[in-house]
Amino acid sequence: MDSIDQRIISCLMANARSSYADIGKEVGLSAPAVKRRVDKLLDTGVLRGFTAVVDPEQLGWGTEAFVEVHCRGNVAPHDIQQRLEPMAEVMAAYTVSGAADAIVHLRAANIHHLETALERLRAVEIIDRTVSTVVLSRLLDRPPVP
Amino acid sequence: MDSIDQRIISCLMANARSSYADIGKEVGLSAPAVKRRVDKLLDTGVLRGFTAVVDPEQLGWGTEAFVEVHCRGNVAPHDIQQRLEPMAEVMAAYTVSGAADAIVHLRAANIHHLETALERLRAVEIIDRTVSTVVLSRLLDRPPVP
DNA sequence: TTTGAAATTGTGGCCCG
DNA sequence: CGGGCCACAATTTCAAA
Repeated sequence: MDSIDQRIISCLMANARSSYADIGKEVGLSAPAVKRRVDKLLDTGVLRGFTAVVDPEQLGWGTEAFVEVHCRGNVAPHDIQQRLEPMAEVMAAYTVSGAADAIVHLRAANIHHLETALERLRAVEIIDRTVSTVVLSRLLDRPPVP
Repeated sequence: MDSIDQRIISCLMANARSSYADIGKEVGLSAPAVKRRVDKLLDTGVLRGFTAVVDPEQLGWGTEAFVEVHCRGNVAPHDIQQRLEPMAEVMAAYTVSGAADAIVHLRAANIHHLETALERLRAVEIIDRTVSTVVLSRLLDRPPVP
């Protein structure tokens, strides 16, 4: 994991479908050498995979919200995870410091869809109450790591 | 933009480096047909591009926080965006409903780095005060759209 | 959309520093 | 061990049908 690996990762984050030869030109290595490094990065888990970046609006998933989740009593993180896993609207979830037990990032097709998702979220037994904040506009959205 | 396009997008989100032939096998099309559809999806902006999914921990960006930003007086979203843009630690930012003007998703190398990033954030003129919530663990992190 | 041919790319083997 | 070079298989990417 040296600076060449970092530059390879940068290239792949900019365009995950670029050829090994092109990446090699950028970082000063041959195509096979780049492939071997990428394989190793995938193997060690530094690179988890490659994905397409889509425009949620155009796919009809334009409504987002952040939801503070407050649980009843003490709940293990893994417990919360298992309850959230089956909900397609849950994009991400985190345990956090502060009053809330978790923050859930929801995405839905519209406000109505968001409402039903929130209802289902609140119906989860271990969840006591929720405080939701609807996203009005997306100011910035960067790829995971520079 | 039909159901085949959606399935192509799903395939690419699962693995952005899979070959057009493989995608074609999944959705029942030939490789060139898939390529033409992907090109069109890129052209119309439904697909924005392809990127690598990295493990932030292993790259040394393991500390995250959500920050509620409260501004002085009335501020245009575009104004906030321009102030946040130069900060590398800002992963995403949204204008939201509720008391806060915006929610900023920060990512830093460690707590100390996060602190300095927060200081810089609070130093922005238009920002009155911030309420930050540090992420303890990541329960779930799904690719953008199912 | 499919086909087929030419150019490009992926991938494993092999040797070298 | 990691990189370059080579060769063959696979894939991309055109053309035309």
